[in-house]
Amino acid sequence: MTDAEHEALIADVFTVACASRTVLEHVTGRWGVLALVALDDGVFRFNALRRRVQGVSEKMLAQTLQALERDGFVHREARPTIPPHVEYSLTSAGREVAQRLRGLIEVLEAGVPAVLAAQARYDEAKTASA
Amino acid sequence: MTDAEHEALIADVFTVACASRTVLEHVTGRWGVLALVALDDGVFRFNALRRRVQGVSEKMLAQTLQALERDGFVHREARPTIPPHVEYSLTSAGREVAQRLRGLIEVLEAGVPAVLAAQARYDEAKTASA
DNA sequence: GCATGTACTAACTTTTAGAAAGTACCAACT
DNA sequence: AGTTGGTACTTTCTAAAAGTTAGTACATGC
Repeated sequence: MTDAEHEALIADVFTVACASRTVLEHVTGRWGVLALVALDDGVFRFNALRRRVQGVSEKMLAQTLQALERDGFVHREARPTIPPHVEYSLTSAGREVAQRLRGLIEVLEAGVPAVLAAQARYDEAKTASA
Repeated sequence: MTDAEHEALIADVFTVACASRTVLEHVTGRWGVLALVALDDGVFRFNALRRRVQGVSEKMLAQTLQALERDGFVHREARPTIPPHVEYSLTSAGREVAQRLRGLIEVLEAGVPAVLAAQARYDEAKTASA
């Protein structure tokens, strides 16, 4: 085992070269969160998922799904038909993570009015002092 | 109320222009997560936080903290002394979010060995087929 | 036969993140 | 007296990431 490999096993997100940080970035990345939470609702095909996660480009969705599949959170099942038919779903690890993300999002969505109010206060204080 | 403002109040992260998505990006952004979880351990000064969150640049930490302060998750207390003395801490809203993030990170850190194994399997399957 | 849908990939452009240096001031050391 | 170091940032510039657009290789419906 090399030093780098050994370092990677000490799971501490605050450490620069830790593997957990890479995983965290895949999971909490802009599209990672949305893809995982969307897939928590069931099995989706590529374009159905793209319609669900509004605003994601084809490139980014493909990239995000590939990273999550490689990390073992997403299962990709392709039928070699023409036109291609690919189904994406969550693995058990993916479901565990997705449920935590869903909880986070619920808290955040409930807090949106408070955030909007906080932003208004902050901006007003800024413009008043400037 | 404009249409855009009304849209922003319908809290649904899957919608493009939703305010909750902006908040989600601040909270789950690369440095947002780490800053919030670090601050969940107590009060930190700017450079202490920077040492804690390894790899963050001064610019990004300042930017991240400003966004989180504006959203009402972080409290900034500055004493107008020279040299400047600024203390960052979490608000109650920030603590709620930070605790959920901490839970997520614990799951992710525990899953690191499984992720590494999944990545190895994925890469092997790829190189075998290529 | 031409548009549409499938699941992508590749090239190109724009946006964002990161690295490095600057700011303004003081305290201690040389 | 001048250099070094520390505070909390901001500014500038470059490198990396994200987004946009077009292309692939078919098949089905109009």
